[in-house]
Amino acid sequence: MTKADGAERRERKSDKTRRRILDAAADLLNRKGFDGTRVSEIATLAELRVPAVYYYFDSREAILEEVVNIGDRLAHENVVRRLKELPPDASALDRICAAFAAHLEMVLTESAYTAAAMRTMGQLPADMRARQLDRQRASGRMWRDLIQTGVEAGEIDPELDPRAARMFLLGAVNWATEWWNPARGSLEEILATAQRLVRNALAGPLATASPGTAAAPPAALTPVFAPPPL
Amino acid sequence: MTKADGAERRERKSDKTRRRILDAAADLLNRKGFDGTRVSEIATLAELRVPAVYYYFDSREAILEEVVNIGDRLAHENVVRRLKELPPDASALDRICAAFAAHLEMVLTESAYTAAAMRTMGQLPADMRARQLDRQRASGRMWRDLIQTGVEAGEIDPELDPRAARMFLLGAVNWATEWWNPARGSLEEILATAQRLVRNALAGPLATASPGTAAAPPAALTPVFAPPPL
DNA sequence: GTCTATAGGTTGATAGAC
DNA sequence: GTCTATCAACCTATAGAC
Repeated sequence: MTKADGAERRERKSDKTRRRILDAAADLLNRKGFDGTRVSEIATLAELRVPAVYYYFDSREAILEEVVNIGDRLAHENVVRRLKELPPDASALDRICAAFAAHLEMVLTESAYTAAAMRTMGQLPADMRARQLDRQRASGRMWRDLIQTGVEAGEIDPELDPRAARMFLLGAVNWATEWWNPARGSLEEILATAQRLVRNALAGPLATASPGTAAAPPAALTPVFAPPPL
Repeated sequence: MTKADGAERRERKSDKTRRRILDAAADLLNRKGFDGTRVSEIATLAELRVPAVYYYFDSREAILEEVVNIGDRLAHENVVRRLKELPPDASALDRICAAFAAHLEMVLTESAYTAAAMRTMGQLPADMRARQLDRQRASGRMWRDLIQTGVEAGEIDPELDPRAARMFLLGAVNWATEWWNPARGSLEEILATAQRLVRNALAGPLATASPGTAAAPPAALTPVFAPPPL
């Protein structure tokens, strides 16, 4: 335990404040959109005055970009982790369903950051949007490969355009924040419906009608995982 | 031809200006979101100064609410019109696919108003949102009935929750404005993919594998229809 | 690290001339 | 109908005390 170690572990107080600011910004991004998110409101939610916010961040845009950046990263890491948890004999469609379910869970209940990143995409200023697209490259490749593997395994309706199908389904889950109400149905229920829908949509007429095999939801939906460090 | 008739037909000059304002607002709503849409920018796009805008509308919110209102109405009327054009022997799934395709076409190329209405839903102030939900009641009933008819006809995977399936698929098409690029694929192509995806998703294992029947895209996609009067 | 006070710009909206 | 001129309110951001 060197002195450096101790210092690294104990710069917690200011990190907590910084995190409160980001939490507030993520919440507001979801409710008000990019242009509607005001620094003064962030400060109020974080129980601070405006100048304290500027002690931690250079500008309003710097706060919002960090929220979006974290949200994208959390979404990607979570999908990767869930895919690793699958049994090695999982089919390509099993893996695709698990990935969409992981993403949906993130958007709906796990991370306001991810929900904010998805909902504000179209509103970001040009330079921020360019940097986001740059960072999302690995994520985009992952989704493309997931589908491509399914196509090559013959598990996916060959009449579908893979890119359009992928984007439509990602849109379906990203949009869910607009209408999902936990009071109307549990998270488990909506994840099950989403997986069934994704499996049907991609398999198409290739789906076997025998119940309990291809149509059964895959991969146990274990409750929640520890929130990864920001 | 009474004097009233003449007057009604010729109050065009101011109607055209009013329409330019609404067009500008719809465009900005899509690009900047609800809170990001500024009256000064609406005025510039409409080639006016700000006070001229206030000659036509009582407030900024009145402009934006009218855009959303028109967008919702156009989407609903267009789906209804397309459903009427279907042959009487169209299956429930045929009707559902045609409805989603009509909605998607509206969002992507026909109406910036509809795209704006869909994208800003979650950002509207509480009172505006309440009035919108009130106006959307007929539209919501239409979509619910379309799916319900398919369930009762045995054409839809009984393991799907009808409401969640409907909302996921509407989300998929509403989100398409975020990623669709006409340079990467024609409107006809994306409409075909969307219909294939919707049909697969809802039919599930019930889909027959015989090509050209249940899996074939339904209802000719006639190019474009005359823009309805605002 | 957090505050009070404030600078400088933009916004929604109106008054009143033409 | 459309404009110039203007207002109060609010915004992002900073200076400087503690």
